[in-house]
Amino acid sequence: MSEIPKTYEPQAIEERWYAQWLADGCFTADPARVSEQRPAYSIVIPPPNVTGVLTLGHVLNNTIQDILARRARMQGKEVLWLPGTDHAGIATQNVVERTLRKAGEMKHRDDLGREALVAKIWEWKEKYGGIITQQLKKLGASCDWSRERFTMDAEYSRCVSRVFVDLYKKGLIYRGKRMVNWCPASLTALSDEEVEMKPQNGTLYYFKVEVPEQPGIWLTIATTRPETIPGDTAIAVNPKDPRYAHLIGQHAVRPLPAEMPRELRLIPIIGDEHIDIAFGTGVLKVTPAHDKADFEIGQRHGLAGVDIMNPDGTMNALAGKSLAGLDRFEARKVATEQLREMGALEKEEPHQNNVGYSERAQVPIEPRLSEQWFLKYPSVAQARACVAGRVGVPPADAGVPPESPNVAGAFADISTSDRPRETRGPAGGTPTLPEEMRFFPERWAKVYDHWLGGIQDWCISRQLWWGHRVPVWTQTAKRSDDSKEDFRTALAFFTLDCDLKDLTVIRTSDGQVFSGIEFDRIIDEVEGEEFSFVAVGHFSEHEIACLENYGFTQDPDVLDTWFSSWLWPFATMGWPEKTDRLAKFYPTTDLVTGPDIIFFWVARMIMAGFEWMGEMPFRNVYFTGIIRDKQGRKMSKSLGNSPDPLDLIAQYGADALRFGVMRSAPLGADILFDEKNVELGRNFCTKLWNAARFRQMHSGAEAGDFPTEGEIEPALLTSDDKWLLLRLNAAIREVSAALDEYRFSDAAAVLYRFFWSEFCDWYLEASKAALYSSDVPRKANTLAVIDFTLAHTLRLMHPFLPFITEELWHALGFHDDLPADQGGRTIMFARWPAPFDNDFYHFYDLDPSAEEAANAKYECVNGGRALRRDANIASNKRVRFVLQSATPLLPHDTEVLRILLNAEPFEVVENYAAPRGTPSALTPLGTLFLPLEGLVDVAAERERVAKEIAKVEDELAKVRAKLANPAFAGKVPPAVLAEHQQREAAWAEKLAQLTRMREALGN
RNA sequence: GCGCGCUUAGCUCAGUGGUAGAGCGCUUGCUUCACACGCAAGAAGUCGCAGGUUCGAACCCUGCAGCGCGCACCA
Repeated sequence: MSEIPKTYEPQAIEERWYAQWLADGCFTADPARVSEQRPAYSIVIPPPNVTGVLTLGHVLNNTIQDILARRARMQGKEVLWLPGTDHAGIATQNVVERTLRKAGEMKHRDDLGREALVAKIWEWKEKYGGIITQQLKKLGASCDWSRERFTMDAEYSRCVSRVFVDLYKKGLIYRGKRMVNWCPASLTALSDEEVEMKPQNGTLYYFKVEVPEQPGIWLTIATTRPETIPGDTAIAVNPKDPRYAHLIGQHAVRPLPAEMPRELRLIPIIGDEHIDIAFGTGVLKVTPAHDKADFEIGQRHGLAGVDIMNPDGTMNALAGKSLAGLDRFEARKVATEQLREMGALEKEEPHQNNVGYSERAQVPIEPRLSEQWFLKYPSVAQARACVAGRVGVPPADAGVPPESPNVAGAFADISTSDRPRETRGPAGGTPTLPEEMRFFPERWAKVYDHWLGGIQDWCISRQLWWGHRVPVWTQTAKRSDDSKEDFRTALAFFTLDCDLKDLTVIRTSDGQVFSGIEFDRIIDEVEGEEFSFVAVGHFSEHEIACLENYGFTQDPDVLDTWFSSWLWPFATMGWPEKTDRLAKFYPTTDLVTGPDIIFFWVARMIMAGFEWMGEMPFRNVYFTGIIRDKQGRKMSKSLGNSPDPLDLIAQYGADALRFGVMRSAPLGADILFDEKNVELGRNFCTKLWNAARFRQMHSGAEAGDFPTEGEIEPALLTSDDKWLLLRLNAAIREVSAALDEYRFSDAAAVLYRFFWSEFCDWYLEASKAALYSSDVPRKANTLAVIDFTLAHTLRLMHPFLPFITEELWHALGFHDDLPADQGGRTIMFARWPAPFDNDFYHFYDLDPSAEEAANAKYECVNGGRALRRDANIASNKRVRFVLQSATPLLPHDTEVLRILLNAEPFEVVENYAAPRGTPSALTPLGTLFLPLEGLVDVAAERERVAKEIAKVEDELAKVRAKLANPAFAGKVPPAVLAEHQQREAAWAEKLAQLTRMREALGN
């Protein structure tokens, strides 16, 4: 036992222990150690962006993971908590580009070029990319850093390519020219999930167009985007609309561009049932190149699309002289003005609509016709079926992916095959339902299921440079009889030279897929056609050189970041090799993440898990809440309401931050962050520290040199000791149950209540009766009980407060005599406390009557303290108390009462003739008097008693009213009836006593 | 429009049918030999509103209102 310093200084302690844990390899997971006796526990970190710095969201998320991991270790499990970072395509490229521009190293990325910029980003990553992992270490995260991964590691990148090839072979990845969400700021396509709908206060512009076939007839059209008029290729009305049906097949004169000859501005009036008769004027302008719905109308009616915008959101020449070069919003004003000038603008009215914003760049996205790579999601049916608690029935066609509604045949270069997919299951062929995955809170299962039920193909290509480049090389050749032989020869050499591996796929323009060995067949089968060769695979440098030699060029796009993140649970464990790690740690046990990435990441990981591992990736998914400030606003840099967790750690300690955040993080609710909670955590740590110091004060040679964790002698146990042990047992049960159900705030609350209120406020105070006595065996036994409790409590607290518990574990000498791997070296591997068994109960005679006896004593204390307060006696003043009790008290109990009441003396008598007006309280031990020599205020005492009588009468009336109801006695369960009768008797007895007290006080 | 969640003390929240709770804040007293980051005692609530079920409702059911979130979306 080493001496505990007077003040708790977290910083030095935290640094020292973290270094020690690392040096001892405490965080390292070894699959070889996994056995039936030592089950595996695994968790993969949601990889933070490599550019990221620690936020309170990370604190919440990673503290939870650390609690789960640390508890699992204490339960004797082999724990893998796998850390890493995400390359985060757009975010990282943006950050580095901005840095380079600030430093004057480039103005535009083209100044550097692709290779140089990517090299710069790698440099940047090597230099600054580790910040967040260092910060996680400050928090105490017990990740296995030897397994740290990055989503662009060579090994990981091979997984991404492999998966791409596999999906390509399966016909699930295709290239197509389709309407996509285009970000004019980042100059890339985005997935539907990266678009955020925001309500906008805009304007609805009404303008009129002439119908040449009906002289004098004008149609009025309502639009929010007059700047797109030059791109209109039709006017649409509902064929059921009597106002306009007769005009279908005729024409309208598009007003813009104004300088264009009138005959070139004639566009057809078409009929389409999707037109809402009630909206606006019931007439719709159709802009197939700049609106998703209009694009579909265009598809149905064979309309051309006119792209009038540049990728950056400015108008191009096709928009006309007056708009060309203008930004789209500037162009809107100009177009409106033009309409007004030509007298075509009828009115403008305020209009609220929803506009899609690029989630990252925070600018409105532009629907844009563009050629991109798309993925039809794999293993959707399994992913839907495996989550417990979802609502609704699995689709009847389980095993077959839903028909994608969006593949526009005319635009898809490569048609997709809809062959049935194999349903994976355990070997043996018996179809069994997959084990279920559980979501906490369960309601997210419904959100998840709903999304999976309506998903559309995933646009996976991005026009960026930082990321996994699409592993596709293409060569287009115009076939002719002359070149046939040449080409055959060339390909034969190519095949030979390149030694194509199984990762390679050759796909012809008609959608057929061939592997390398079938190469020759392609030529014969596509005779007479224009065709393209596509080589898909993860190629070696030699192979790439070879491909380039033969005129193949690699697709310039990179893949959506999530296209690599969705492989995280297995790509980090050595897949596709059948590694020991995968065998032992997959599926992972728990995933802890925010609900904001349920679609981006969680759902996709589940699909990927089924597709490539044949199994779900997690058994449980815990969704945290979102951290907000105390006004309920989201944390944001611009609001400045986002405290730096590292500042908080420096000020209060990591344990304090962890405990504070956990104490206020109820399952399923958002967290309103208040620094007061961290203070609460800090105060709790201080309390723990001082309680340990209190114990240690009695251990030195002067104090009698009591050894650590002495034997508890059952015969010497007092009611206080037994009460404490029973409360400890309750705490063990409650904390364990709460953690089993991911109720972290409940677990923290139980620890707080038990340690502070029950152990410190009651037990330690009462223990002074024994500790300050000269009865050595009694004192030793009390210290043994304290040690027993502290040793259990520190272990219960360790997942929440890893540093201070480790420090005190050693300072109090609890590691002595324990095997090195069970707490001897570190509390990290000390056994998680189990509730007491029957033998323990019997040996220490822990029947409930012991608890009742202690409670009676504590109620007596409460009564006495209230008397002191009412009599205005300062709490440091010792006063005489007299307890009138029919049965004598044990000397120990008398002493405890004396100490807790700060009484001197504390007398117990059978009959006490109290002077009239002496304040008294009814307690389970008898009537407690506070004799106030000469200071008695009879009137005050009378008032006090009267107040209490009123309260008791009220309670008595309530319970009597219930019992008086004839229906009550007739229908209520006997136990409830008995309980009410007992209650009535108790209140009646109390009332009788109080009434006697009042009579004694006179009037 | 569809779906989900929330509404309990000044604030943040527990409380699954039987005597309304915690932390913070507030009031009062106390530097009493572990701890003032502390100890002790208090004040403070028509449990969102209206119906219903029940002997009994903060709790179950229905409706309404307010707040928040997700999905979809008509120019």
